[in-house]
Amino acid sequence: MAQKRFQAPRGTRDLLPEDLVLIRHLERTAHRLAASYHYLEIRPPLFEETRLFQRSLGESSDVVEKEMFTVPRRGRSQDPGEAFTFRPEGTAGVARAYVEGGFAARAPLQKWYYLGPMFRYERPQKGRERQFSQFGVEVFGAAGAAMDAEVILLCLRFFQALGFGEQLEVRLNTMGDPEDRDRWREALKAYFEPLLDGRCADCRERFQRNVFRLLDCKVAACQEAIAAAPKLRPLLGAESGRHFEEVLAGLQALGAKVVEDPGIVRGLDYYTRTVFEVHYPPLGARSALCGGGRYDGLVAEMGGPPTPGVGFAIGLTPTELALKELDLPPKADLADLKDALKPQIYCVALGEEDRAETLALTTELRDAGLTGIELDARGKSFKAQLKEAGKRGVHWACLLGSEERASSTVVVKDMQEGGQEAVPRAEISAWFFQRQAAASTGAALP
RNA sequence: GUGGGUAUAGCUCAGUUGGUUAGAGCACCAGAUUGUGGUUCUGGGGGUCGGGGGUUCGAGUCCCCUUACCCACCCCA
Repeated sequence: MAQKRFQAPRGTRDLLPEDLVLIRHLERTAHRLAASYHYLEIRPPLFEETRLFQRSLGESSDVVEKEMFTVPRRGRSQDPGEAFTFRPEGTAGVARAYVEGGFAARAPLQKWYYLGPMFRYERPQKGRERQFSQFGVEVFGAAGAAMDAEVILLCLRFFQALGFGEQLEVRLNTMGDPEDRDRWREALKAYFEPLLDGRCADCRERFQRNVFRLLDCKVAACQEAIAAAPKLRPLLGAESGRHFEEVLAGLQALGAKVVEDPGIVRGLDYYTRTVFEVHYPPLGARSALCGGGRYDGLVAEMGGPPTPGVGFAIGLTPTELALKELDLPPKADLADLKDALKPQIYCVALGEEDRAETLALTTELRDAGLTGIELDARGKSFKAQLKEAGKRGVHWACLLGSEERASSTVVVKDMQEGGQEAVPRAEISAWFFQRQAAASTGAALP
């Protein structure tokens, strides 16, 4: 490049019309499913006070420590907590909205979902971007295991609706209540401390930052030590132990494939009790499609009354990649969105003197409520207009010349079948309505 | 933050042991006699070979630096 050209910032990408076929299908699947479970949409701002994330995700979490997109506030101190940060995840903002809106007092049970962009300043790689979208769900005010199961099932159904098959599985674990967790953390620290010399560099680092994550190390030499590490289950309080069993039983009763996985340790501080991921093993290394769990202390942490919560977040990009890899969803599911990329009707002017009338015809069809109506925008010749229509895959071309004007008709040419017929000018909209309705085009509108 | 890979037209790529005005396919634009597309044919626009420095009579082709992107690790959606 001779001149340095502009380019999309690292870790971002342009979602072009073609890309949006699949993405919009993901989005509408999310909306439909949420409606079916009666979760209502919420749209918090894309940025929040930095301290909100520091508080909820935990100061020592990777996200807060090195992945936040933060902008200083004008005229404020340099204190980082005073700044704004583009949301790195959805739960904190939604929980803040719950507290700020006073829902705990007036309508404590709220089932919400959101769909939109998140931002993390990290090194991009396949399926990981600095701006990415998530579909997430948060339920406040329901403490019972039944709600954990409902949320997890909803997550599962989302992937099933997209065509993922039998191999979908839920990996379930519990982090216990805060007291359980504290006891476990101490036990792990005490256990690993004398063994640190034999651990990999990453594990020594994890020991300092977050012992729990040491349990998920893949290095062979660490595996044995991990296998013998203290387990949470014996330390679990009676209540949280029973809760875990109930979630497990509840999911199994609904026919979900669930495996217990002690390696599931979420990186954010706010999780309590249930933590889970949804995996699709055929995807290999990137089989994790969704992560979530219970966060009973979060609302209180934010200054609201003690209120239980549970939710999940699904990354749309990994899902998108997985769908492409698996050649899903079924083509028929995308047909309407794909069709919408092509004009349905292309109005063609025979000569220069026919352009005004062609524009009038185009406008009439558009005003009538038909979709996908186009005409030449570049002063092309008659032949070139037809060529253009053919190239763009239009269904019908409306030909308008002196003969048609004289007889008040329009020649409608079927660009796919090849035939053509003269339709009275006055009946043209109705003529198309009959056929478009039959083809049920326009269903792709948002 | 760590490690590795790549960088030639809008896209996918050729460019021989360094040597005349850097090529192809696709895409794009315009034509092939007066009112009809998708095939075919002809012509056309478009790259100073990511950027900078060096070696050389001469570098897209060798060396160094740099930037961007990609992949993996960490972590995560």
